[in-house]
Amino acid sequence: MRTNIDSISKPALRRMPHYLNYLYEKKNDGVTHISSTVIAEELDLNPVKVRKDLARTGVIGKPKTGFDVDELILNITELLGYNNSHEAVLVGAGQLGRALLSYKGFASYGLNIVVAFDTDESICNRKINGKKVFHLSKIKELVSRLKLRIGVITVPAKNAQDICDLLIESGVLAIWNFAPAHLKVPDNILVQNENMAASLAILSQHLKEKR
Amino acid sequence: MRTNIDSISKPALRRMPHYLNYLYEKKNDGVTHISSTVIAEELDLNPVKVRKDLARTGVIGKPKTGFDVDELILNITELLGYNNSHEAVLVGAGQLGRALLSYKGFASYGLNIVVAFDTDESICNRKINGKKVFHLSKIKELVSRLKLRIGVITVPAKNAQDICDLLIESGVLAIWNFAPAHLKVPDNILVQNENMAASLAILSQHLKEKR
DNA sequence: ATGATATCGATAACATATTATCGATATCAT
DNA sequence: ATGATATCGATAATATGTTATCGATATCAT
Repeated sequence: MRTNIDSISKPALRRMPHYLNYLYEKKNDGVTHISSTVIAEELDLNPVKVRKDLARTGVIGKPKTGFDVDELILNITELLGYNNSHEAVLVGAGQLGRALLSYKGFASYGLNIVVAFDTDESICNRKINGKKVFHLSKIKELVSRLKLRIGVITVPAKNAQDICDLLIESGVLAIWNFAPAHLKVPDNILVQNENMAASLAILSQHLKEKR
Repeated sequence: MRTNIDSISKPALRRMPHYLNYLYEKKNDGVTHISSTVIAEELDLNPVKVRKDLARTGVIGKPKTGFDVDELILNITELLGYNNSHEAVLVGAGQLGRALLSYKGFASYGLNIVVAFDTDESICNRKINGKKVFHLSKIKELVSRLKLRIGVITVPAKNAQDICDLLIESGVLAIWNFAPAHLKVPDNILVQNENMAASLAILSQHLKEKR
């Protein structure tokens, strides 16, 4: 793992959207300045951790007053790349795929799924939430022409690797994988697994401990 | 954090479903024994880490032969609680909620969403994938009667906290939260956030580094 | 003005998770 | 049988992430 001077740890990065949500709420309530102590308390985090995370955004806080809310929002948004929107392709327009296609919320996260693919003819050539579903055979041509860099996989596990390979061939650099399968990819490609089974494992463990 | 003798670290726990998937694949290919080295290589993990994780399942491997695949599958399944199925309630039968209701895969993870709630009258009293959708007003009565312990939240962020409180009042002990909101809960309740924004943050960061 | 206090940012201590090392053992080939 | 090798399990070293401590500073009340 390359240790970049500018790199931020994954845990910290994952916390950023939390902060952002929270800050938007606060801004909505008319709050203009907020201290790490308060944030920590309300988000169940350690205040020092919050300060470290916020320091990473480049915003500097003032003793006794805290951090400027607007400034934090601005910088975190920038840090997370929510400004420069990424266009993405989705493969697998089943239940989950359609749900993701229909979700309007991604826009504010800088993600814009612009096109989808499926092998099922009965789904193809329709529009879902304004996004057209094409037959899988067209994927390479379209994705490379549109220069899409993010691929979302919502196909059954057994097809996931093939789709993954196809996406990479088409020029995709980062893959958001919802299939319960391990994907083999070259070093320069990132796979982010949306790991529902893993989350369930933790839930289940908790219940086991309660009993 | 209580350090139980029997406790397993969260990262390790999250890897377990991965192993399980992988082992099922291998079993399907007719493999009966497998070494930590091979697993590590194919799943891009460190072999020592794999050994540690597998040790945690209670299975003991044999030098030169590796671990018994069936035994691993059995023990991991047990560890993850996939045998004793948990019944769950879902609140918010929008796009995402319906997708989760329709997903057959949860059964094999020991999760069974048995009932759903929504405030939208036009959705209520219908069945989705055999699961009935009731009006939210019925939630307390039904959930406590059915003794459901897991709640799945798929409502808009602004309603999430209220729903969360309702679920806890109804006896739910663990919450799987898909809403982009921070939920305040008592100490004994677990919230597992399915954090799409966080995943996107990591994707986006990767693309930024590529540029 | 002055002192009390909330808060910051930096550094140090600690905890947890990952990776490296190494002796022991089961299998295989000779 | 014997030696070579793959693999295990245990322990040690390292890396990463979190939490505690502390001096410095801006604001507020007197």
